[in-house]
Amino acid sequence: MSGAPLREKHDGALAGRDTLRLWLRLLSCTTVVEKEVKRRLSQRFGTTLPRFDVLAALDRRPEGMTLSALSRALLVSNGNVTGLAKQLGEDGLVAIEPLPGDRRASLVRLTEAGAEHFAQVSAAHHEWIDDLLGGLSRAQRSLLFDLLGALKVSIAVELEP
Amino acid sequence: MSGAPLREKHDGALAGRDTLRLWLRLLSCTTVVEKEVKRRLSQRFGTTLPRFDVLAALDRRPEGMTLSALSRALLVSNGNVTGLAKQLGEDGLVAIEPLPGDRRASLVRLTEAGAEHFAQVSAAHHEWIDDLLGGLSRAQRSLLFDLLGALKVSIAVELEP
DNA sequence: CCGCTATGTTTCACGCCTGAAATATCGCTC
DNA sequence: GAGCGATATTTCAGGCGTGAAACATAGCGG
Repeated sequence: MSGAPLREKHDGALAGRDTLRLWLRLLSCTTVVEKEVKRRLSQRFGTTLPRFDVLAALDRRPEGMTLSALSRALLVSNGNVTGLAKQLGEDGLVAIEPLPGDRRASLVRLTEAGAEHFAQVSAAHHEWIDDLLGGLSRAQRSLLFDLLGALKVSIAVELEP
Repeated sequence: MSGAPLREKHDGALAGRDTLRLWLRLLSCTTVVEKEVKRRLSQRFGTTLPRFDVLAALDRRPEGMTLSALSRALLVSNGNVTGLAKQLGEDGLVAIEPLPGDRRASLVRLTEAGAEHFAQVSAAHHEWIDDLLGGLSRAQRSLLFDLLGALKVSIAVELEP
């Protein structure tokens, strides 16, 4: 037993090279879909994925969100959200008002125009995703969904401490 | 049988909402890992993922690649590669020389310093990925790998025409 | 009430990335 | 060998995204 370069944290055997290949494949699938979605958003709606993401987050909260809550929900920086919200505000898609009871924060809400715009883009987006991922059978999708769920949890565990 | 809003391209039944959830989960897993990798690359090596990607592509081709070939391999724009290569050249990690026989193109190669640097970063990167994805069992990883392979093919089919 | 820490927001410099325009060269055809 | 479509590269404006610095306000404990 001299010098086995062992790294056996989770797996019984060495994780080895296959983990890297798995990661590259995961990244590749995501990247291809994301690029296509970006391209279509730009082409057919003259908008971008970040803007759509903001609208999608707001659509789930008709009562509005603070900028901080928004940045936490989207996993992006505060400064980033500031710019996006300002832009969407200028386009009349969101309204930014002071938050009653806390003079530091602002409340961002979808306007009616924003909600309508989002409904249209969202419907198209949904179709695109159905087309892009619909090539797998329902069973395959379900299995993939569960495996990704397990992966998500295991990553979170790895990152938590 | 009046108005079923049917969309039955691949699946026997409607793809429905689960496709979107699958996509969001896929995106989430990828994003979390990618962010963590970026963070560690910056923190521990003062470098970035795009720079690393270029070096990784070049490492597989000791004979060098043209900028165009590089941009095709990395799926990024030509202009993007121009900047990255220039930067890496200034840092002494790659060498850029004229391509014999074609005065339009340049050949980019790893320097010795670049190869050494890449070896170190690459080893760390490999470990990170093993840690982050190693929480799944070997069987789970294998299954996930295969499902993503199927997905990749099915997306390509959807996009090809 | 006073400080002090935590939180919300903005600004800024910097890096990535794209798509389009501008050049330069190739290589093929007539 | 002149023309011309294809390919290689660069430049540039513009959008995204970050982390750090600078403020303003909250809210708590003494």
